[in-house]
Amino acid sequence: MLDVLGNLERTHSCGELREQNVGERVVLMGWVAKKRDFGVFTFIDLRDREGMTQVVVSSETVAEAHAKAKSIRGEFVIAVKGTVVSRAEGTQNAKLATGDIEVKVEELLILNDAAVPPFQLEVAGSENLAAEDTRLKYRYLDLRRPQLQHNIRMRAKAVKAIREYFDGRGFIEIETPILLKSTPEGARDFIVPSRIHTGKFFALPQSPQILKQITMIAGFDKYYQIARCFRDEDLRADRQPEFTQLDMEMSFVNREQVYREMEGMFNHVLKLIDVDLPAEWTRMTYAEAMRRYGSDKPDLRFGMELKDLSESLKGTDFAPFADTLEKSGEIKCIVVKGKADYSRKQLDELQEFVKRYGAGAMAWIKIGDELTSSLLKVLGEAKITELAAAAGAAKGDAVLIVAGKRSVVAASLGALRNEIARRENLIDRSKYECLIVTEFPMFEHDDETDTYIAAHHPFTSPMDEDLEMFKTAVNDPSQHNLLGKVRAKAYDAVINGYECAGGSIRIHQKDVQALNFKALGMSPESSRSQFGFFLDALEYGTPPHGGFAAGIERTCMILVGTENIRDVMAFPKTASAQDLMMDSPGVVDPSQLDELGINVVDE
RNA sequence: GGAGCCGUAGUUCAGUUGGUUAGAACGCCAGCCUGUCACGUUGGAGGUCGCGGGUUCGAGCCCCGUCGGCUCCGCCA
Repeated sequence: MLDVLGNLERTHSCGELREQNVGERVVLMGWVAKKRDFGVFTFIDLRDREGMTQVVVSSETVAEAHAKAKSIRGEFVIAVKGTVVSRAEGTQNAKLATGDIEVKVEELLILNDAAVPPFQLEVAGSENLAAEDTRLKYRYLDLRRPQLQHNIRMRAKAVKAIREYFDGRGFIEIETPILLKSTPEGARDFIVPSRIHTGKFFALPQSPQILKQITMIAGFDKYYQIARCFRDEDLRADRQPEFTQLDMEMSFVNREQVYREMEGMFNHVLKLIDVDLPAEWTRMTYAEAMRRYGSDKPDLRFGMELKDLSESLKGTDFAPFADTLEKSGEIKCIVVKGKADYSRKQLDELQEFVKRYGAGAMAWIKIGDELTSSLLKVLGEAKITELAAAAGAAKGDAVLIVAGKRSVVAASLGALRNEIARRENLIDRSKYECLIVTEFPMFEHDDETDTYIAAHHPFTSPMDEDLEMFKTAVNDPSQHNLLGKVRAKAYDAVINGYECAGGSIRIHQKDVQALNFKALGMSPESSRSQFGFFLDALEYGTPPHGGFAAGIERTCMILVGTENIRDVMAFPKTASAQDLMMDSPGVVDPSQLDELGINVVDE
């Protein structure tokens, strides 16, 4: 028989009692984390969100409570009334914040029993943790673990800090609709059928992009929102179909003014974990980031920059390299310090790794006691020595070389750089390295359709310096591929190799916007049918404006030091976009479909 | 859409060349135990080896398919 709570009130949490509370009569409530039964007395570790306290029930002093304690098990919900007592010398527990005291129980109430948990919440190491699918099915149990409690609370603090920051800077929080209209660009939309307008659909926002620009046109000057976003694309370790963004926009500003807000916001948030970021972050152009790191979001916590070997290999008759150079590709490398002892097997693994990014092969040079290289036979020892010198490698180092299309070389060596840093433990986990990557390209070439698509989104402003080139590229068909050279006023904030925020200065003049739609191959008619309301809005006095959006989850991942986005979301989905606890998505009642005029066709 | 790794007791794992009764630890159940905090101790219960098919005298192990989890590529303006 369970006890009733009645009028009993907690006096303290399970994490706060200390030596100075000794002698106080207290009431604690929580979950039984562990029970240790010694026959005549029983220890219980009582847990709540604030921590753990040991309570003792003795059969000699409180026979009734002790009898009840016999029947409890892990995750039972209990209340104890008792006195805080100091623990005898030698019986304190240094691992517990409350370990100098314990509560001597006078009365014990079993507020609820609990089934035996499907997995153990308290395990020695993370490697003994139950498989993630089991924990996702019983998410409410997994969330009881102190680590996840901490993560979710850190997320709440981060969101609060963000609101503090923007509120303090005069920004106005404005909510935008979740039900809006599908637009064809970008990610796949999640769509929602309309009952009232049978056959028509709303779309969930991929981001509030257009609406936040309209808040600028509407004269709010500084807008922000903690906005839920939805993208029906495949998941990754750092990507979920629904996620949360800090979305902000401001009027009458240049790029530097937006950078200041990005810096200011992240600097404020990182204080939560006592990290002081520089007031002004490093700026690096996209071109430089790609050249030096092979990535538009380089992790600057370690070096190992990419080195170009193309110059040294000019005129080589080794066919793969000669072909690459002829097709204006690149031959680049990274130097791995002290890894001349890489085994053949390890090098093969690394080659397999870069092949995932489209590299045809990975050549290597090892400067051990002897100079060895996969290229020794084809290039000769003199050339290999020259290459090693050009790469800046010293005795004891390994040089890993990839040749091919520029984009492939960057992707594969950029990824290899991160992979080696991870494998060789080159990353100082106490470091936080941030930068702003600037001047992203305006367009990306789509090889499949041989067209240019917006690299950021179709409302991004080109760089003033590139405006003439942009006009030429759009208006002169023979100059069309100049589009690939046009730079945008687009930027990303990068912390520790994670893209934490991105944004741009927007186009505020309708003729430039029209030019951009034309560049993207959209006729005036199709742009009007998709964005007509927005083009109308641009007609009525749009201020220059720009902003950014920051990933809340990615920011929280940095705050709690995890590489798994599910660790910072209360109710995440699996890699196949299912919720194992609710078992969603699920089928709906046929009557619901009838009402919406929807037929489900079997595959 | 593609690739890799994984799937054995409630949980984490082991399981030899394919061999007869599938093990360990934790958890669970029943005892014992006056200072534990990974308590100790005695005993016990607990298995559709993800699922389906195949090869074989015989399959946890080999083969094919399939489902699920994780990670990556494509995708994510």
